[in-house]
Amino acid sequence: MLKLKIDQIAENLITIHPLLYKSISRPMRNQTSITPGGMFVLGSLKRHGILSMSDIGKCLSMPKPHITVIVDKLIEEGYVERQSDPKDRRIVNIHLTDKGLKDFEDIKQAVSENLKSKLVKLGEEELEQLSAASQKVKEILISILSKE
Amino acid sequence: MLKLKIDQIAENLITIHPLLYKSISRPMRNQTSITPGGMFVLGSLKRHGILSMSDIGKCLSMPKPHITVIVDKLIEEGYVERQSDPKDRRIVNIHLTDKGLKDFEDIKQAVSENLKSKLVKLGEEELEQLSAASQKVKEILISILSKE
DNA sequence: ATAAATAGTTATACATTTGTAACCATTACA
DNA sequence: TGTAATGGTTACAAATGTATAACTATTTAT
Repeated sequence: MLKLKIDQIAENLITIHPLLYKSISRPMRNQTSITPGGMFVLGSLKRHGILSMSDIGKCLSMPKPHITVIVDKLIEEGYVERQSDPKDRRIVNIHLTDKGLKDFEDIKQAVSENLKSKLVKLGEEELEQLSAASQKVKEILISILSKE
Repeated sequence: MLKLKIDQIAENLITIHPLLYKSISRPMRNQTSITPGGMFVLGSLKRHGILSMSDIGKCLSMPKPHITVIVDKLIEEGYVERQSDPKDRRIVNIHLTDKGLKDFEDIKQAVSENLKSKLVKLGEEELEQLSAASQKVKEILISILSKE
């Protein structure tokens, strides 16, 4: 029964969500100055390269006014830049700066320190399984959720 | 190299995090009256049965004063109950009520409607893979992150 | 018996997120 | 040309989450 399979997937993802909140969002507040919202926006830009303000909102299902606030802060810190679209001057395109790209990687390292300290306790077999499984979850979720 | 594998896992989880935020936390605000924090607490109680206030805080790495606020609201709605521990009267144990257990399941259904509408577009093969992969990620993350 | 430690609450200040409406500039269209 | 639609910002109110300190009650340990 496919419906049962779908229910099980939803159940699994709902269970995983707070575990990621705990191991990723929480350390973010202690070890970096970036907010979860800002981190999500940087991640969207890393994946898609250039996004309009509306596109970012769709990527994250966030209201546009909130995107403006987040992007303003990211610009202050030099992580991203605004660039008006020559073909449609209403559109504001956002892209990562070199600094933004580099710092994003650094922040990911810092944020995942705590998580990694727990992963090292796993056996080689489990690490292999978790690596493959997380890769698969990531790929499929991106394929169905990525943009709109 | 195990280190590379660990880095890859962290990278995957950091990528998955905003996708779950988008597909789970966001619909929660539109389709239910419960907050993400309240939902996380209910999930912890569902898994562990009974937890002290401090235990809940450890499960989610949340500060105790915030737990108090969340639990107060869950009690107002009749989802959980306080119960002082007879062996150590400082400790306040929290447990789900019947209503809490039932409503938790209902809320999960409501929250995952949107997600499921996207999952049905996947082929049987992919559903099978995602089911197995999400199950594996869930199990291993619970094993290393669950309590403290 | 007293002091230190623990569990939880209360209070407070602040940051982040959410939601809505109004507004401007630009584009699409009739 | 005039009107509607779109992309984005601004302004504002409210909810939620975060961080810290002070406080009470209880337990532990000396």
